[in-house]
Amino acid sequence: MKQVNNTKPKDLHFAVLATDVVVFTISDGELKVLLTEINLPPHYVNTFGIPGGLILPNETAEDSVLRHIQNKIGIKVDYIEQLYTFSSVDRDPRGRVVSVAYFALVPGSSIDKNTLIEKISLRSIKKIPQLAYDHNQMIEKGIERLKAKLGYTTIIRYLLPTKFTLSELQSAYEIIFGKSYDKRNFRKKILELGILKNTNIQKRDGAHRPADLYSFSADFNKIFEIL
Amino acid sequence: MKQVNNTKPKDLHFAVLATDVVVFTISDGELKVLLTEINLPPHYVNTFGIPGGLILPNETAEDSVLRHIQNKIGIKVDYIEQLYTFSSVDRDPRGRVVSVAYFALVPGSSIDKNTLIEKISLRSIKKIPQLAYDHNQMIEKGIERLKAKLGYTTIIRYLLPTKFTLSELQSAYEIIFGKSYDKRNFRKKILELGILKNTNIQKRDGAHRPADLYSFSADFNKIFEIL
DNA sequence: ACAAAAGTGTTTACTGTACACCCATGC
DNA sequence: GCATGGGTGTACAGTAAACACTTTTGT
Repeated sequence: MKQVNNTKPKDLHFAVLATDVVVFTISDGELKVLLTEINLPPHYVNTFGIPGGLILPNETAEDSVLRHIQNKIGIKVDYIEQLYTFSSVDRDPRGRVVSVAYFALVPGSSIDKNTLIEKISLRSIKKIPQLAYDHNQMIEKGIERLKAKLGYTTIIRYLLPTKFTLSELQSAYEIIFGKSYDKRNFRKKILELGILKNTNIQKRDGAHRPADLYSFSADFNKIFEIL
Repeated sequence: MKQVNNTKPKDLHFAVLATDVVVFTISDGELKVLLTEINLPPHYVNTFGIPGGLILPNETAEDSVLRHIQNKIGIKVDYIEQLYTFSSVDRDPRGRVVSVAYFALVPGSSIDKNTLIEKISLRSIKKIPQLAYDHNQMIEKGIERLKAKLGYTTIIRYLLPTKFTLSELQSAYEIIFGKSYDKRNFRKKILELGILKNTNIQKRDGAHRPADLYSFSADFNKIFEIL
């Protein structure tokens, strides 16, 4: 197992560990990913990538990713889960780095365009450029996982504000799955699941009838068929 | 990102990397996991754990896990996928070891009780003892993932011989999900999916009508609702 | 002939889907 | 008063679930 056998222990400490995070949010009617600028000549100049950083000796991978999110993005993530560990020998041109990738969800409203740190931007998943390292793969994995989990959990809640209208909820599903649902059927189904409660507060935002605001009724992420 | 900043590079090579694998198989009407004996005084004496070992400098995590399966178990696995990376600071009493856990599926028939290496045994998932390290957690994660994936893929094929009867297939689902299905409904549904083909070979194994042998009709793991 | 597992259809209940109009508001 | 998005019900189709007997074999 983890016996050091005949190999010298120092030879086994060949890798640096890192974490990277695919942060998803919905804004302007699109599913977006948070990118940072990467400038590491000679390997990467004027390139983009997802945020990340090293794991320190006294940290778990999760500690590390939360620290980097806090330090580099400065936002609070509501949901994070481990995605996949990338260990290709040459994935980092500077040396062996094994990276544990995470995926995180934040409501669109929590990333204010005006207060975003300059080097951080949101990019529609339909227009992701060639990124540094294997970050395109990480985003791919993240999208896959997000779509799969939306089908049997209620994690979409973390892409929405605490109070939201049924149209906003429907729109979130439509944006991510890229198709539209019938309004009446959608409402019937989602309400029958019993996971929403009507806050009895109304949202007025235009020349039309106000919408009821709902919230998810339990903290846990209920697991069953959604759509 | 992966900049080494002010920290001395050697401080960042604090961890040893390892892989561990949860190997599932079905035998004697039960879902079982492959365990090995672990004897590493003073930390673990006469303990069990799942197979695993170190990642070497020129290997990816997947290379490593395949090598350990080959060397320590000596069987060919038909299906393997990455499960989760465990990075608790104190998960190994001897020092910092970060382990990438995998889960693998093998047909019951491929693990012959008589040729099993002495230190390897199959244990029903209902009777897993306290294991070394965080191996109980790994098995938990594996069971969770296995059940989830059976619902929308055809990976159950890797727990069965290439040719199998519909009763064997049904029984495999029943063992894993711990419930029974109606024979007529099961057959109707599974045949309508169009993923099986009748080999027109019959299996005779007792004082009863012979059963048709089926095989999966495509190599890929079709994704949709199964049961 | 009998025990043991294989194989086969129909009816009923439920769930998903298609579809169109009135409501409350701001301007 | 009109444009805008919010809110509501019903009929039909398709899928899931319940249910029992005949077939083929080995001994």
